[in-house]
Amino acid sequence: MEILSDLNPAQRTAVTAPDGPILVLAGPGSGKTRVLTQRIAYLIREAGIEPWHMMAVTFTNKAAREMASRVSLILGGNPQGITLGTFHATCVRLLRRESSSLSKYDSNFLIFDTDDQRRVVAKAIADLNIDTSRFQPVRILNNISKAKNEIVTADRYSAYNYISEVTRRVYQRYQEILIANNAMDFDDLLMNTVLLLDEQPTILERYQRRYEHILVDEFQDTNTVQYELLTRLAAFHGNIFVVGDADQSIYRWRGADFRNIKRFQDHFTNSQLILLEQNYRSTQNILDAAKAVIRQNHDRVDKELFTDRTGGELVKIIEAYNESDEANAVLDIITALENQGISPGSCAIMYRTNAQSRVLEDAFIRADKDYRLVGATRFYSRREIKDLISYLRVVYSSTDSVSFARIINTPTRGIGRKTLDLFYAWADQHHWQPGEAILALVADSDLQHPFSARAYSALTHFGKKLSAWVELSKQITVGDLLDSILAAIDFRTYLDDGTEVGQDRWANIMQLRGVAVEYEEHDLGQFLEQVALVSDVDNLEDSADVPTLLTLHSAKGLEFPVVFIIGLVDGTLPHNRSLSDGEEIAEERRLFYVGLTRAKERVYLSYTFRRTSYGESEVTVPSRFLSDIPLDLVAGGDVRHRRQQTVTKASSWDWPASSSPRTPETRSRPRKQLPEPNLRTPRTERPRTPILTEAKYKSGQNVHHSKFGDGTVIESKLTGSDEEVSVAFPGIGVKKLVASMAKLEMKD
DNA sequence: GGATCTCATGTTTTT
DNA sequence: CATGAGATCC
Repeated sequence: MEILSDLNPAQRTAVTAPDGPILVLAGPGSGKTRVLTQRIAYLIREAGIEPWHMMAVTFTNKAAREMASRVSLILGGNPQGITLGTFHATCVRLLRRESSSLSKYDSNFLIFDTDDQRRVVAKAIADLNIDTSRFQPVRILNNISKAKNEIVTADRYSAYNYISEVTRRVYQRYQEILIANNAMDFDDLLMNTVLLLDEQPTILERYQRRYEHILVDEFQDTNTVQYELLTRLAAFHGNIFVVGDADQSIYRWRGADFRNIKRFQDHFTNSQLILLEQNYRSTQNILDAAKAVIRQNHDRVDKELFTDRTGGELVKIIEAYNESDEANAVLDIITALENQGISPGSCAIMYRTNAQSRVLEDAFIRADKDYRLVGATRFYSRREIKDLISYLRVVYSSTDSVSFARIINTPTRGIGRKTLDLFYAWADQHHWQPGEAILALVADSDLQHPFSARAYSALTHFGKKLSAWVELSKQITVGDLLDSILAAIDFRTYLDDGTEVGQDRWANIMQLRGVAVEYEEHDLGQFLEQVALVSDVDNLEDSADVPTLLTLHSAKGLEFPVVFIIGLVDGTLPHNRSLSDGEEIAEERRLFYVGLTRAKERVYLSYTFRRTSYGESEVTVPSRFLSDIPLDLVAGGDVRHRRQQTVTKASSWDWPASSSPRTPETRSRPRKQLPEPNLRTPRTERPRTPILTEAKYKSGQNVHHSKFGDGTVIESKLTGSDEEVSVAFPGIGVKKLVASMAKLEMKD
């Protein structure tokens, strides 16, 4: 049976597992996506299950797409009727189909994204006259989101202190606003689905009977609502097949709880456990390093990951003085690898925070090298994109007050604060949402209103346009509607102010237009739903052979022959914010683990002696995670000593050459009540590691390099325990080489 | 109503 | 340092 060929015994057991609850714990690179897709194919083809009776859920659109395409590849066609998609998309479909049973929404409800949510919270806070100076609105939003993840509705939310009392009130108002807008936020999509199933036993039963098999990817990332949704749906047939890895759980801060794995086992007492422990991705050395790191986390079930790719390159540790040296070192290595025939496109540079990409980008730009940056500002959250989408949303749904507020005076059209206040108050009197009000104003010229002639003219001018678009939207495609709006508001003139930024903005609009034009066959509502639920315009461009820059979070699920993880410094990885909490440090370690296990062939880990944070240079300590890796797997020095040393003799790393004398006026504001860093002197003074005090290479020295041939040293500078040698190779040029890595031979 | 200044803030981000 | 939100000024 070809579905089962090429599977190892454990994978085969999983794919062909009998009915009942199945828990597959899949280590990194163990072929979990493969198992999921083969399982679907197996169920359809061998077990004779109708695709219509199956549900497969993922967290990302990308994963869903990949699963769908792989299944159809095996089966030689798309399985018709299968429910396959993200949790959110699946819930939206269900909610729309059952919208007649939703008491507070109609089937055209909109989906509010994070940005919209912020605005709604701000509105709620304003409505309630709450003083925001005492806390950040986002914190309240966070609390609301957490509540929804726990299926706690506004009226069941109970307050136990000041902030939660504020949250309770804002939550209540927030929900009223959403309902008035006929909109759900991301969390609502999940929570309302579970609530609906709980309130409507017949609907629940219908879906329970329908889904004979439920399959779940990345189960460790489920939160409470998602878990509850799954257990409800699986209650009748009990065939729930979940795949996950607690060690790769890195979204705790978003409500994900890998304890759901344990919960699953406790709930489905008859569940079968299958371990996928063979890693097909990394070399033995890399895998061993990663295992040593993750083993430092407590309260976990150890998996015995193994690979038959014995040996391999050692994990290389790179020391750099500061971030730009670090970036240059990375670039140098990439160049060196390229000279060895390893393409730049096989390299990925990973970091903890997005801000770290900047220094890298600078280095790439200065070296005139291309790179690909993953993430950063998401396409659909760019201001101009959201503005334009807000136009579409108001056209589609005149109850959307959030979008209305966004566009009513963008581009400016003489409707200012005073006019707006009056307008909102007037709309409120009539129990209209602003969009409805402005349409009413132009629909009936005899309508009583309190506006001055000037305000009335400005309002109706816009209202007439809006009303025309609403009519148009029923007749023409989304693309044409978009063009019509762009022309009517002269968006290009507004955006493209001649600066580069302005041109980029307009280019983004054109990109959105391109997406819209492709949706010709769909209606506006479907288009808006896509835009809301699709994370980003497919970050394709896999073609370019250039290094990828990405955060450790966004690296999950990917793999690269060469992986750099930079900024391995306490405070960055693990991040400052996590240092006080063991659970959070454990998550940071998992993050590091995820990064390490992305690598197939080579891993480079780098740290700096100093870093600049918030404009101030400070001494740093090599990450505690570095010392988790056994020395025999590492090339590039014993970090343990360095950690000790840096802690005890932090100031000894001050480099007179680079650190400019601190003058009083460059001193930054005093640190807030941050606790003093816990830098206690170790009880036993460790012997100092020999620090290189003298350069091994001197200017004028003739050397030989395996790739570049013979050359002459121009200069050599010390970088702690290593030295960086600049060598001129005739006919090639000047190369900066790290002495311990370059394997230079002394000539003469 | 719009431009300009000041001050606080500073992780990660599947949908 | 760099960015964004709110206040203030024109």
